[in-house]
Amino acid sequence: MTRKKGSKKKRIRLGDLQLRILQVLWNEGEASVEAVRRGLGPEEPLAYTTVATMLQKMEARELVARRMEGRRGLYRPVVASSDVRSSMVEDLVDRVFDGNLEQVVAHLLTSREVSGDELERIARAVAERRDEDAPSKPPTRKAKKS
Amino acid sequence: MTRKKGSKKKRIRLGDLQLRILQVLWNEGEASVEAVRRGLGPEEPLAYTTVATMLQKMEARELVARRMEGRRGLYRPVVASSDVRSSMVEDLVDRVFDGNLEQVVAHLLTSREVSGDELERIARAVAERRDEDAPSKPPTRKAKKS
DNA sequence: CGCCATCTACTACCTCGGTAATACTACCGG
DNA sequence: CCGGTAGTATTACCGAGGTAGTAGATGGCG
Repeated sequence: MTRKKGSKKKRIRLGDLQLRILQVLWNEGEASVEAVRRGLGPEEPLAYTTVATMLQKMEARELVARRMEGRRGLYRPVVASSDVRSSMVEDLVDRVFDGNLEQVVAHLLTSREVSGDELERIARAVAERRDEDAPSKPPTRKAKKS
Repeated sequence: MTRKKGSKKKRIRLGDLQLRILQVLWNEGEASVEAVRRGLGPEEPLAYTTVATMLQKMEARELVARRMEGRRGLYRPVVASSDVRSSMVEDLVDRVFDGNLEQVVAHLLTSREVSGDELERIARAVAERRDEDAPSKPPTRKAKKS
């Protein structure tokens, strides 16, 4: 049912458990309820049914898909980790920083422990990105995505 | 004072409305329910009581404080915007990126429209931060915190 | 063959954010 | 003095995330 999924980029907002479940699924590729449950870690394991219920809800929301193998269901992620990440990052940037990218980065850098190493890599990433953009694009204000 | 990070700040997770209310309060300093309501913007204004209720809930959670002036209550933010921002950023970084700073930045840079201008400023911010830390710290690989 | 282990389905319930109606109260202008 | 207005308090309700119990189906094995 439903529409042609594809470029419909709607914001995904996930709770803790849903996120952790997706992480397991992104790692394993496909997993049974039990496997997901174990993948969630040994600390205070959730009830089997809790995981099962959550997976059902997530299937309904089309975050994961299920394939039956015999009487056992195997779940598979439908959303890509990068999409979820983008979604949640954008959400935060908009909600908390009113879309201001640099403020976010500034915050990241000042409010958290950052090793020199990390700083290096971050600097490099920024530089790379800049080199990518700079030659072809004059520094015009806020161009729509090309 | 920058390093004064030791305080036991618990993660603050706020919904949309709560965040918007706090933003108004951070701007105005102290505001009545009506003022907050207006500060929320003219688009589809919320019912007075909605804002009042939310403020009450937020007072209960000690996100804001109330001072009575006559029979009118004036609300004031108790949490600092920087704390909320840190909180929510850290939350995201941990939840979604497993604490990996550079991945966040990388994501920020690739998944969003970033003007060359912004890129510049970001680069500068990173550089500054690096200069701040560098003198005292050898560029040895620093295992990621935690 | 019959019973237990395993799975899925269904249902319930709690908390929180959000939204608001209703009810009560105090003040102010005529 | 009295009613409207502005303010607070109380209560309700919805949806989503999360947690789990119970019921029902089924497959394996002694």
